[in-house]
Amino acid sequence: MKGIRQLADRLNISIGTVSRALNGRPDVNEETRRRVLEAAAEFGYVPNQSGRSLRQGSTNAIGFMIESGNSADNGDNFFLGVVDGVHSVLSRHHLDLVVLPCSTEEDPAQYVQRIVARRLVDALIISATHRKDARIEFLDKARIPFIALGRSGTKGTYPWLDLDFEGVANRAIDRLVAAGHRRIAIGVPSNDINLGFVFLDACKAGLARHGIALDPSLVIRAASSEQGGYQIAHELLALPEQPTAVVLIYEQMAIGLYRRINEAGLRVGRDLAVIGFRESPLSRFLSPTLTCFRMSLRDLGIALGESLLASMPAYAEIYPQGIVHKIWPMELVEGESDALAVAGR
Amino acid sequence: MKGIRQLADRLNISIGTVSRALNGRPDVNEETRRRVLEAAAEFGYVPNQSGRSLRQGSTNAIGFMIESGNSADNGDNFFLGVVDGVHSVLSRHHLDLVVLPCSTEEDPAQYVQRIVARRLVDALIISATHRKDARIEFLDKARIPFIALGRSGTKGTYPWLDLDFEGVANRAIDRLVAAGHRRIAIGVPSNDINLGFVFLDACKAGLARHGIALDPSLVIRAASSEQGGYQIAHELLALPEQPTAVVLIYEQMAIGLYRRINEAGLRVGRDLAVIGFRESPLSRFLSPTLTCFRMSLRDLGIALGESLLASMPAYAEIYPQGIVHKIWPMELVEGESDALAVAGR
DNA sequence: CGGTGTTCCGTAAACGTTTACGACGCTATA
DNA sequence: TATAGCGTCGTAAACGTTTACGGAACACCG
Repeated sequence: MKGIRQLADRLNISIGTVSRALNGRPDVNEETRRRVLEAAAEFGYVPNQSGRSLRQGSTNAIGFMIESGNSADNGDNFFLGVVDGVHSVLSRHHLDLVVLPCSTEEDPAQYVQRIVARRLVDALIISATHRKDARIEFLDKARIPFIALGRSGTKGTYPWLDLDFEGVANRAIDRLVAAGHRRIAIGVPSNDINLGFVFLDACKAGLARHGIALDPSLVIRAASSEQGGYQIAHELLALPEQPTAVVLIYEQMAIGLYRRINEAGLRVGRDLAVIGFRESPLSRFLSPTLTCFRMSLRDLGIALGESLLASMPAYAEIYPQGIVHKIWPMELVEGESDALAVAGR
Repeated sequence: MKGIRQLADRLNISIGTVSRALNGRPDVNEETRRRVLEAAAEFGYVPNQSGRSLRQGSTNAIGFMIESGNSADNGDNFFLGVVDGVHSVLSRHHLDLVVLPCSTEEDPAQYVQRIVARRLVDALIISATHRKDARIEFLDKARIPFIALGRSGTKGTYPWLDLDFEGVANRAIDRLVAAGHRRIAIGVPSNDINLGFVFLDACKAGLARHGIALDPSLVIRAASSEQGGYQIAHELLALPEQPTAVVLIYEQMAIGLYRRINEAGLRVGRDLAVIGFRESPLSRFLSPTLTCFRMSLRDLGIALGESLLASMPAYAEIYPQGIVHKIWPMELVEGESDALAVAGR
């Protein structure tokens, strides 16, 4: 209907010139360019993306693959916050952001392959990286620019951004040890999301610095949900020698854990110290309020977007950092759930 | 690299036959089709979406436009839940879902125009409809299939899905009136999102059924955030004749409202009855727990996706409902924030 | 055996862009 | 004046599909 052809006819010039004018090519008279831009605005012409993509082999779109399905129901707004930041970076460069939800039923690696083969996007952001992540192997081999939100055990030269699990683990452990705790349990996810292993290792290292060896029976694997937290508390209570403190990787776990502790007639912060990982809107409404760690999701998204662009040859001169491996810092939010009163025991 | 050309050469047949075989056309020998499908799978061939879109003028993608930026920071997981449901419907029909975040700085109508002109998607889901929504006018006129999540004052024959504001308002008002309340305040958004007006009208009608006229000074407009809730409480406390109950359109408002009420030395549920709108993970952790209304975000998303497809000619035989206007029911969740004890006053 | 229909496949023209290439007119220089 | 260079523009070929059209091969029927 409204193609470059019609616009060119209307101006009595060739489509080549129109295209050059619109794309800011130097070999076009400035007066002509002005006329073209004016007519395009008035005519409401916007280049058809399919034609454009077909010709130049790139789509001007970046994909952000998120796992939908499991996280939505427990109030996890993590992705939406990050998406916002990424979007703000990309829009500066006239890039579209398309969020690609991958349902839990579908194999993430196959999904990525399909997306790439169809040339839906020029580059990808993947999240929820696994210990061994087939998506990374594929993208690395196919030479598709991408960045991982979350480290992975899969080796390669790809860029990634990850949360400061080491920093969080160290501060959490230091805090608990300083309060006199020795038997500290760790609640990690039961699937093979990589962050669980990273965090567990970091906690181990944190304990080791204080000369404490982590008792394997104190590592509880559970679903990253309220139910998972309930289960963690349940298993801990059943232990012959109970811990005095627990560190949880997902804040949603805290809800169920609190509930189970209450059911046992005990109280978090008095009978069991709890430290959560990421702050959520809930943290300060739990009773007692949850000690956890804070970050700006939007800023994380911005860093993520910029780091991805930095790894793309086409943006090398704007973001000259190249391949980036970045650890995102988090800030302690003191709550009452690990009150020092516990130390006395 | 891996085009239909290469696949055809490899099989020693023409690209036309390959295309027909892959697209399930009847005029191809079944044995040939089998060979093609097999070779495509082995070769890893997937049709290039740009070429395909260009040729047939449609992209096999549905856009879901969400407003990012403001809602992300207060734990609103509304969109992610809905996206999940929509995605599950679309993937059944081999349609891609692309989430298009529109930053608050950008004009939503212009954003929609750009997306449509570039032919990025075949159809659109728009949300956060305004009283007078330029996007709807544009899409209706341009004859782009779309569905609105939320009614709008803008007339037209477009399909929409909306929450049951009338049902919620009636039940909330009935409950409060039954408990003896007469001065009932309403907290609505200060922008021109249409749901604010719909909800306010519904509350007015609900009150009218009990012979109560809504005092205009009891309608407080504020931001849909914790700060907005704080402001609502602040303004209510400053009123010469204070209300005994308040109904809030956004659950995030409850947080700030609780805070301001506490600061005044009063207590929600005793000195002021509060009913929220949509249940959030927070609702049951507020103290007192918030009375509000529940729904399944995923099911809402499924209905949304199916209703959109029903309005698209290409899917008329699968979803024969046609243009749908649907009200999504919500279920009361009793909390303590509107405890009947308030009635005594 | 001619005619008609069916089944299957190849050919080539689109779809809307971008861009390499060459052409044209003009100016400056030798 | 001839020539080179520069600025500007038109021409046409791609990009990877889908699909209308026609043709070949074959079967069937009168």
